[in-house]
Amino acid sequence: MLSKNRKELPLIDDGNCGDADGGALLKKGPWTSAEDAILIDYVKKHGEGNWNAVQKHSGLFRCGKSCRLRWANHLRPNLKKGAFTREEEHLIIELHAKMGNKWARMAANVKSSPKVKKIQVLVNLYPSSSSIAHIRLPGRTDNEIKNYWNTRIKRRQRAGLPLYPPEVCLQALKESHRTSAVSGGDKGTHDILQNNTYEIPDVIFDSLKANQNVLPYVPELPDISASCMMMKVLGSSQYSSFMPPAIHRQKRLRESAAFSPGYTAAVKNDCPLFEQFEDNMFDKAAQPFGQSFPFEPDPLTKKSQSFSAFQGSHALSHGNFSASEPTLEAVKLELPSLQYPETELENWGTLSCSSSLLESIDAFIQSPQTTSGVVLDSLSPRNSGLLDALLHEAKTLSSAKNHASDKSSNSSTPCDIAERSNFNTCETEWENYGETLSPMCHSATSFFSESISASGSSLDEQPPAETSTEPHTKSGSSDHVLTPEVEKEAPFWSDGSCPDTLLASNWLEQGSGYDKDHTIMIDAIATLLGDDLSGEYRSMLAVTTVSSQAWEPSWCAWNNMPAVCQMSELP
DNA sequence: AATGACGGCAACCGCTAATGA
DNA sequence: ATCATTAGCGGTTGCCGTCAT
Repeated sequence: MLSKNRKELPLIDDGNCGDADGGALLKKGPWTSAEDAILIDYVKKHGEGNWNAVQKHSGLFRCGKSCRLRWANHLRPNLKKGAFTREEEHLIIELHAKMGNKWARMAANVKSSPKVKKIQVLVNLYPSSSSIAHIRLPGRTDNEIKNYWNTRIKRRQRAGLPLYPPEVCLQALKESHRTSAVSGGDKGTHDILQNNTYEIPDVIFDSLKANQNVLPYVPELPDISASCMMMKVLGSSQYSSFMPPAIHRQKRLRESAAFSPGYTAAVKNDCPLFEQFEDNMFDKAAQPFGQSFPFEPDPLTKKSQSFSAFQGSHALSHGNFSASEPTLEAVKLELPSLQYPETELENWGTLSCSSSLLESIDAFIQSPQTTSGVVLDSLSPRNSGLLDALLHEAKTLSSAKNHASDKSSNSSTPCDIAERSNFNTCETEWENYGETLSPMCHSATSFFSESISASGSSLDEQPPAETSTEPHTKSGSSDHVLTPEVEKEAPFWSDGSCPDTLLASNWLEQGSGYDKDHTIMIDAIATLLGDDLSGEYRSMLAVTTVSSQAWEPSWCAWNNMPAVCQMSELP
């Protein structure tokens, strides 16, 4: 009855939609074909924009917002209708891992500011960046993508699956770790997210990587937000809940299998553990998460150990996000549509991270310090959660490498506390740095160790890290000059053990053509921009080419860059 | 066959950034 | 520099069809 009435008597706008006609009642609700025809006719005559004028000129009793939305989502040409293809599904997942809930950017329908268009011109002129065009999901609307994603979240949540597939998790974390070595600690992830600054470095250096293949290491600021987002979502009690409410196992299985079968198959092929993960999931789902998941791995079998590490990302999420409130708040901000119950937050700390560890982390965050002669002032994380702390940790490790600082002997640090915590996982050379470098090092160390183990087994067929304090693979790999090939084939976190500054340094010293091209690009920027951007970009780009040590400030400067760079919008 | 749950989708809402006067 | 207007984004809501019970 209600729907019939609604159809026959469409809702009338109460004025929220503009009331452009000074009190005229505007229609709400579903559009009719007649209204569509009117709108199409109007756009044909007057073009897009000035949507509030539609009502005046066409007699359509719809507010401007409604018209714009109808046109953008349904009537405009080149819209791609129908179900998402497998490729598009992949792309959405990847893009969301990188961008978060930036639906419009995924759909590539954002407009550019004048400044950004200058950059676009530059990009157009700079041949090596010709592939900058990041066509995201052409023909798809932000609404479509958003709906798809939200549906996917619900589905995966119900299925008890992690929001992001393992490979995406690992990739994002890997890139996040890379990023951590080049992004300043005083530039928090929130800034990055809020400034929408990921586009420029992303597209520019992706293109450089793709075209010239001269970048053994390509810093990608967006991946801060990537991992941040991923961890946030995974870390939220809602999305990482492995206790789906009152849903039959059979249905969960059906749904998990139904979700993008091709994708699931692909993931299984690439990451066999994913299958095991799924298999085990529902057998374990009946147990309380904090106790049964992560599952107790059999330390003697590579498979299960790697699986343990594989879920390390999840354990990380659970354990870490109980560490500080700011992060929790950030989670709220970034959550797509679904909120987690506030009351569950207090339980996070019990999931996989001991309170002592959390306290040590919080204490560290609140009182950054210098250790081993490594000045951490510029690296000190803001009190914005464990991600910053992890970034800080990674930076510290990098600095430690460069400074070859002396290790202090078995001082009692929060690492000791952490050592007694639940993070009693395999130890690697990370710990050797961590012992003296950061009070929270051990948590990060443990996490990285788990990640190493994860990649080693699941992705790169590397033997799992030994449960010993004996230094191994890290020092070896870090001493090598990492060519792109070497880095690519290296175990997951081995590149992390080799500080990015070293990578950059090696790469510059090898005389790659990048510095030369970079200079050209700087000149082009200065010529083209000719305004306040010029100096800013010049300085940050220039400093990037001069010294590997300057990666951090230079890349932090990207935070001030405009948001979008899309060749698709170029004339 | 009836009912309820769920998924998918379209549309709306509130807020903010961009733009122009 | 300030203010008003417009455009756009992300989150939310509600309708409707489908499916399971």
